[in-house]
Amino acid sequence: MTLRVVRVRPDLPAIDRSFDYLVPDALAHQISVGTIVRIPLHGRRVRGWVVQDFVEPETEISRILPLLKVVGAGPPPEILDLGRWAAHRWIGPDVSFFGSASAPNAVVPNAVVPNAVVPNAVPASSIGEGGLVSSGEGESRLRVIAWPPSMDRRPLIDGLLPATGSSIVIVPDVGRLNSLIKYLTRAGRVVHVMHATRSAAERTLAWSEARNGNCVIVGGRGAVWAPVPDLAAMIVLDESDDALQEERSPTWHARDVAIERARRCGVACTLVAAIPSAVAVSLVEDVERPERSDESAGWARVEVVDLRDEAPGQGLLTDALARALHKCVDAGERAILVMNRKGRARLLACGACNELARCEGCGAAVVEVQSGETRAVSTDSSAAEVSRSLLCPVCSTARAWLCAGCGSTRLRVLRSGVSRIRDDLAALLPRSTVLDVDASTEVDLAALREADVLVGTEAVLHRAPRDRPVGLVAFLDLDQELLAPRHRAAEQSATLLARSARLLGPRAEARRLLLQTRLPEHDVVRGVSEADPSIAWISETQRRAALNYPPFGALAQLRGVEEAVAYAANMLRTFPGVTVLGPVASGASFECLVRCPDSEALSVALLAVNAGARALGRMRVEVDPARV
DNA sequence: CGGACAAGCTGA
DNA sequence: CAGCTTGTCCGG
Repeated sequence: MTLRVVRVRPDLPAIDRSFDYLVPDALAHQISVGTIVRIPLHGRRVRGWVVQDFVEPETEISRILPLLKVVGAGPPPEILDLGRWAAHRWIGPDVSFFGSASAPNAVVPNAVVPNAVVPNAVPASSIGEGGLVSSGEGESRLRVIAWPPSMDRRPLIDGLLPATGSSIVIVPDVGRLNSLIKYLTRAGRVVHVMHATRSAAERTLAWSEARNGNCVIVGGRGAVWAPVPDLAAMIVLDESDDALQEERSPTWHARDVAIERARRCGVACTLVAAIPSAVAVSLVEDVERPERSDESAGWARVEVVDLRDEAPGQGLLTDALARALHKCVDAGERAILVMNRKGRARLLACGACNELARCEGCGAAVVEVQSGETRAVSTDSSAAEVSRSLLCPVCSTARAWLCAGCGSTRLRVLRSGVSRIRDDLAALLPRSTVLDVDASTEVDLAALREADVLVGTEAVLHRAPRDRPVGLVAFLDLDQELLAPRHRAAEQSATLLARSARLLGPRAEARRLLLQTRLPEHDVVRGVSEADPSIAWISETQRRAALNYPPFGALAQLRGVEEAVAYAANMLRTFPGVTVLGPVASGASFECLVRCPDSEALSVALLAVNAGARALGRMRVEVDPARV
């Protein structure tokens, strides 16, 4: 009898190799490609995934160690392949994707019937091929639907789900999850929720239920990896939402994985968004949308306040805003004010000597300014201090982040941008409760519910409780969003406006989305105020095409120690079609921007230089970076 | 990643 | 030259 040998990929991201192990007879019936096992490696016991079965070992059989145990069931072979595809696309270790595709806790493997086992004929190295890999593939259908924010999308989703087989519905917005689940369950669907907000036990249960097929998987971006054996449809809701992209490297995007998985299975994939992204729009001939009358009814009424017409020195609390606030509060509805000036201090004092930070020239209180770069990677205070300085708003004199009295660098924030507005609002609306909210403050649900007016960064759009109707959403300075120094700024603004419109509900006379801007002719502003999202996506797609930005070209950002980034930059420049900006210093580390007309060529180039650069020091690769 | 082992530095 | 740090290699 020949010994059974499996190839195992250890769960060690720094090792990009697999190793062979003997399968003890006692474990044989539990093992197949994807199974999670424990292996001895270099004197350690580590977790790993079986990536190939019935292997012809490369080393002499006497040196091969046996598996220690079976940990549990893992992703099916086709999902391992999808993970490898993603690892190639976003330049990350395949094991990080295998991890995303596995249950958080152990799941008992299905017993493998011995004569049903077929040695896997498909080589594990079918990655990187541009051609279609999967077998028996039909014509895969990709649809993009522009669905107005306040139009009930549950019937749409239900209609997209086939009667047989399993479907996966990706929902970035957790708040909307429950009503969708209820709706689908009532419609007779078997629904399993795979969402990061659920407990490990619940996620494990959903994962193992998914293996049985014949169900609807609803979840966040992780749900694209659900191990359903009978995928029949893939649906991505709010496809333009940044929450679908992983923030940490590898920066994979659930929309793109969903498209690839559906393509491989030859099933329909539908992308739904209020304002579809340029990526989505570029993938189809036509963006589908509801009848014009339904479309306009699904968008909130918009009032644009042109800040250029406002008296100078008025600040952001304009007359139009004050009127809208009074109207909203008088109607007993909640108002939400969005202002992205988080943490920007308007008034500072020295933490050592308590002296107010004032301009040495004119005596006015100086304000905090942040130098234009992206936020520092590290959150330690030294890195944060480097990017801060002081500016006099009256005479524009700049000064280092120091107390003029004693020279201390410990400056205390007395009043941030948001809290100042909160104070002004409290004066304007003496009988209302005004609360300021940002992503870092802990939520006190009782306080949120009591508040008539919520002020905060965009996080306030997620935090608003649903106990009361929202009568007003106001962007105090929309230009902060529209003109943010990021290539996706317009699209991200559009997503925020769509989310705001959704909070306001269907078009009603009294409810308003109020936009304060100096760019009333901006296509995002026009698209939203005319309830015609195509204005926004057409201009955004044209702009991307003109600048060769994604999806008309591929982008990656490298960040890390100077040696590694400089080496990678120099090597990448030798690849045809690849251009590199930088490297430049950014806080404590260095970064550069890599561009290439073709995403596949970019991946190949990055993979080629990755190992060499990492040998020289820390370096992070972000493919399709959301910022910059 | 992390253990093993080799080469480099220091101090009595 | 022991004892310790720092660096490089490699895993079945």
